[in-house]
Amino acid sequence: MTVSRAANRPESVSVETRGKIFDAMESLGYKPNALARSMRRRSTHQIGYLTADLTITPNAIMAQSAGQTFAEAGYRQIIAISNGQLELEHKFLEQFQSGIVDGMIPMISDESSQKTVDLLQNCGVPIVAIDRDLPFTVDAVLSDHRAPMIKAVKYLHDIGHRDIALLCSPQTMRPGRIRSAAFVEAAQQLGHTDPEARVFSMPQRPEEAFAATQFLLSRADRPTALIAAANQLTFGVLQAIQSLGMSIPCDVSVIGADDTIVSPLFRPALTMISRDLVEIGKAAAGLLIERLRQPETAVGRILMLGSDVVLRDSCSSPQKKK
Amino acid sequence: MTVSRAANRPESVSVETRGKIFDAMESLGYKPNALARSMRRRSTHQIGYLTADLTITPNAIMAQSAGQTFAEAGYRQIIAISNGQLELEHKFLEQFQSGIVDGMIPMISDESSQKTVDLLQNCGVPIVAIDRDLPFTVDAVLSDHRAPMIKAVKYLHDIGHRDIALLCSPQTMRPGRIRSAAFVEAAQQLGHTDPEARVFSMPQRPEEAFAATQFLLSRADRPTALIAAANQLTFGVLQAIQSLGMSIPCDVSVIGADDTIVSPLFRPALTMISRDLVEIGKAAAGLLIERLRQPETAVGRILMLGSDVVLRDSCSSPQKKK
DNA sequence: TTGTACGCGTTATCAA
DNA sequence: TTGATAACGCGTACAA
Repeated sequence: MTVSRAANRPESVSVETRGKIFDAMESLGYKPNALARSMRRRSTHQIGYLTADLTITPNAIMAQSAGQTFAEAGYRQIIAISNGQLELEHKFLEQFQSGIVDGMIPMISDESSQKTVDLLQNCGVPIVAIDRDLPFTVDAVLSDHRAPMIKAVKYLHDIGHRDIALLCSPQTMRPGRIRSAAFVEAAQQLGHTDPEARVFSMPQRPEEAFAATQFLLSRADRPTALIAAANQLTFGVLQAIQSLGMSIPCDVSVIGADDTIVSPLFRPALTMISRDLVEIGKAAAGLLIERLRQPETAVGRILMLGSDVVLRDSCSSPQKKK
Repeated sequence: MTVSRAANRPESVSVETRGKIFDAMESLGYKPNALARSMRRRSTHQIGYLTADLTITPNAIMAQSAGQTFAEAGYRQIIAISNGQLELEHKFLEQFQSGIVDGMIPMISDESSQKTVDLLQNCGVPIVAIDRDLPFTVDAVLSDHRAPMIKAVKYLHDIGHRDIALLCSPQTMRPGRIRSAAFVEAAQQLGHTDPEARVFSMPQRPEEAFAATQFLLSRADRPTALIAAANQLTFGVLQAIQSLGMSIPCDVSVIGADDTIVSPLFRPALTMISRDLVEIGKAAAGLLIERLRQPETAVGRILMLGSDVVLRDSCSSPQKKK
């Protein structure tokens, strides 16, 4: 009908007819069916966003920021939560392949899964990676995890620490890999003993960090400082230190990661590795929107965003052990 | 084609043909188009979830829990973030009306907006409200905010407080209304002076609570205890108290709301009004799924879930003022 | 057990 | 400027 024209290019319909059409749409409560429209246009204006866990505030910040950017550009965001489970992740990625999304931002939880990689590579829509290394050319927004980790280690070294432990997310994801490599590199350069043995990778859950910290701090040769290189690990470390009746920074210095509103509210206020999470989400969404508008752009654009260490009160010189 | 049959009711296709079809699907990488299927079936298996802000952890917990329940039942969740802006909210609700969702969970941010109410009432799909009162019959999952508020006020009264202030979310939403009413009721019954004058409603942002707390605690006749009846308000209260160089609970007692993993990590550990947010999300999704499966069920099912006060260390008897 | 025809609600194309 | 027709890819109904 002429209705379609009126809705999409009003200027191509006579004022008179247009008026009648709008009146009728109003009185009938007519809404164009988005499905039929998408089918015809071969575009749903939906974006798939896969993440492990939205209750991890930094993840929520990135997702929300991306979602806002998409909304402003006329796209809807579908958030799929994998809970870190590989099978769920595959299920969602397969769903995204059935034509319901125009693009994807997949924050996968295991870069080493061949099936995940295959699903992404053959998904048929543009994707933008956030902080993930994929074995094929993609657009990506990456955080510089190396510089702040080196800075953190140096800072602890400068105030006297020689025995620092790192708790970080799994080696199957970029942040864990880069952060642990940078940690080892920096500690070695500063002459610390066997830093590799002081790296502990674990899923990003407080319980994991709780157990690891209890174990580490119960030993006679316990480290004098802990770096918790993920948001939820930071909470687990704090829990464990409190459960042991130890205090920060007297008994142990702590540096956390992924600063949010609560970090400065802890006593002592937490020194954190911090990055602009809103900017990351926005940048990723921006890259994807650009590509959807100009599909010819060469794939492989990489945006590297900086991050830094915010000094507060959770680190001090190590005390002599009793 | 016979392909459709093979995909949907494999038993109605001969084993031989079925095999050929599956082989072909495999080798061609064929995926049924979800759009066409939805159009034909008149159901997208998508659910719209509207919320104000996912970076508020309690909101994220509810949304995630609902999303998981939906995923298990074969539904996809579309999360729309309104940022508390009425226009955005309307925009999203209108989008949801164009046939892209089979149902909705709209956590609207202003129950008094006639336009919002109209959009919900005429949206054409089942909805389930979470903690919102709507002026028409709907299925809803509600929290009991009255009992825990009364308990909190009594608790503070029992340890000696006679001047308690309440910071709560706006009166245009159920939690703010119920909590402030319960607060006034309890304080009056206990003989406190003019409790209405001690209720402060504000948008759920830390800055708002920060300003209000600074104002309240700078006065000579400052309250001896604060109840922050929303997650982000709690953080603002803590910021303000720290900025004033006061300490909890010596200078002022504090009760927060919507317990999350961080509450016990603060020093002192925070006494909180707490509810099972996972259960809320799950219950809401469950109600909606039930209705989608059995559309004939009478509308107006109400699930009232309890909540409680978790006592920790942020309250003590008020000190004599200097 | 398998194939054919049609319709879901749009929009693109072409003709009037 | 407007109307008619076909097509998007699937599922239903019916025929073969």
